[in-house]
Amino acid sequence: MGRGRVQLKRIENKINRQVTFSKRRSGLLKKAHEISVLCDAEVALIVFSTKGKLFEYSSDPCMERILERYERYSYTERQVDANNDQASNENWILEHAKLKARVEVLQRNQRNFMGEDLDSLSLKELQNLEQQLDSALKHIRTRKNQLMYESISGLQKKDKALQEQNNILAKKIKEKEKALAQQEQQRAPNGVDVSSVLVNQPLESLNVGGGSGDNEGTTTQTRATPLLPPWMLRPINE
Amino acid sequence: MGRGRVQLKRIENKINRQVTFSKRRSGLLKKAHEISVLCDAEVALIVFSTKGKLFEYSSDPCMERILERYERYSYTERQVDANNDQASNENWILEHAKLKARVEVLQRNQRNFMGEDLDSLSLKELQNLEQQLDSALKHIRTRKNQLMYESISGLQKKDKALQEQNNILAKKIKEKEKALAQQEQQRAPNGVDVSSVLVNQPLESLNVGGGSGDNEGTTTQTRATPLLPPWMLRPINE
DNA sequence: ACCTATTCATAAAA
DNA sequence: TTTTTATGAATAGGT
Repeated sequence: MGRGRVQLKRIENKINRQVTFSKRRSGLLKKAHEISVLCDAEVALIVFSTKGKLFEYSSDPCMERILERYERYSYTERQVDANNDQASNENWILEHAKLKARVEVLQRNQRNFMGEDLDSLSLKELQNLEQQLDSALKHIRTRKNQLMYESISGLQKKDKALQEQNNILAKKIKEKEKALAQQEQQRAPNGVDVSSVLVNQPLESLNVGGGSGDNEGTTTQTRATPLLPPWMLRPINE
Repeated sequence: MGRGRVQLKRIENKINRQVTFSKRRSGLLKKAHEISVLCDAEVALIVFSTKGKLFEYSSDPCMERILERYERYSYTERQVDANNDQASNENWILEHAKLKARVEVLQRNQRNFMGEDLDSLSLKELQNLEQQLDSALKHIRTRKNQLMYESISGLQKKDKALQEQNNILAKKIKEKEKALAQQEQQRAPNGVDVSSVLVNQPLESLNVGGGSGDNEGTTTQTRATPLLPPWMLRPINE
């Protein structure tokens, strides 16, 4: 080619390399085009320069078509991958459908458990459902009563402790009153009577505060009296 | 090129075309390799012959790398597609997770409805559940009783119809007996008595056959007597 | 597949 | 970059 032979190695001179690239690139594209026309071949040529610029030739109006043909032709490996992907996808679709079906069954069950949509059930299914709910109710009431009993005995304990504390406090107050009375008898009388305030405060807090959480509805029934409320008298497993 | 110029058009002579293809193809591959080495470029060359045979050159050990670089470089369109795919995939994953969560909630509910796993419920939740089940049981029993009543009245109707039929048949048989007796009195006596067979058959089938499906347990109670069974005497909405 | 006359491609210089 | 020019490379057609 031209003046002097050329060794097949990277051209170190940057300018020369760039010039050669430009010339040879156009030559290559031209020859690619020629062979595609002369020999009725399908050609795809992609060239990236050192700097990353793209040059391409495609005998087809659409380069992708040729590249896809290439993929199809050369890499069975890729096809296998694609197949696996597809398979796992399909498995997923299947699992998704299963989940959906499961949700529907569960929803239907739930409605039945709530006494809805009963028209589609047969007599036998209704009987089973009734039995199931009956037994469930027993469990639930047992558990409820257990919780309530625990709550009550807790409250009773606290009640007792507070009453004792109350008594102690009352005693102390009486003693203080005595001491004060004695002092006042010794000196001049002093206008403020503290005793009523001190006695009333702890008595109030005994029934209002001190609850530990989930006691709605029960606190009103468990006053200071250490008696069981009327609903505790029913048999536990009614 | 060689002896005589060449027009840039498809070579019609098959042999010539094949030869030219072979020569130019190797030339093209060679030049592709040269430019990649001399100019430090990345080159991908794909050639399909007319017959569909593939020839390729890649400056990289892996052709796919260059093709991927090409896809990245040239087609943003594809990237958008890929992004969409990924997005829809992620949506799918999300929906899948939601479905799974829903299944778990429903399963937990179902267990609660069956009186299981009650330890995690608060007193208030237990009360709600109890109320729910109580009301559900009422609905279920109402529906069950309705079904049973329908079944019973249906059976009673059938019962009545069959008994009437029976009576009619019995009458007919009596008439036949009379006729036979008269004939036998006129001629010689004949040994076989058909009447008992004819009378017993329809009476048997009255209680055994004729049922229309879901009547287990009730058929035994609804014999031929048109009385209500004992469990019908309880209030409907117990 | 090889030969060879010719045309082409292109390195170096401008 | 493109053009010019001198030269080697590519190759059409024949063998």
